[in-house]
Amino acid sequence: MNVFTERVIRILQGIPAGHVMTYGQVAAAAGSPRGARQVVRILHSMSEKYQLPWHRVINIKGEISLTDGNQQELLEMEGVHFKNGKVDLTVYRWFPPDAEEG
DNA sequence: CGTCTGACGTGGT
DNA sequence: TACCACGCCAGAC
Repeated sequence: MNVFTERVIRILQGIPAGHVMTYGQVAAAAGSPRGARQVVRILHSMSEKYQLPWHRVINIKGEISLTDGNQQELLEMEGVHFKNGKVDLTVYRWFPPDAEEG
């Protein structure tokens, strides 16, 4: 397990219901500003194992790339409202504290 | 080792 | 604002 991976997991677990983060934002917060793709990989691999809130991670445009699941539905029932298929990141984006302890 | 891929992000038009 | 091309990085074959 890499430090980056552990940090990503911690950060994801720190996203409260009703908020979202972007892939790049999570990566940057974990120490790899260009690691958005790695965050994707982690979600693919670890989301079930570590029970990560994968549905609270979206792209920087506020859109959901998945059409395969009910990500939008999950967010909406947490209180994240969609406008024209997009989330207003200026409202719902979550900024993790500097240190996610755990 | 080389090539292709992907739940992304940024800059130019 | 919408669309295209490129860069990025690790994993799979």
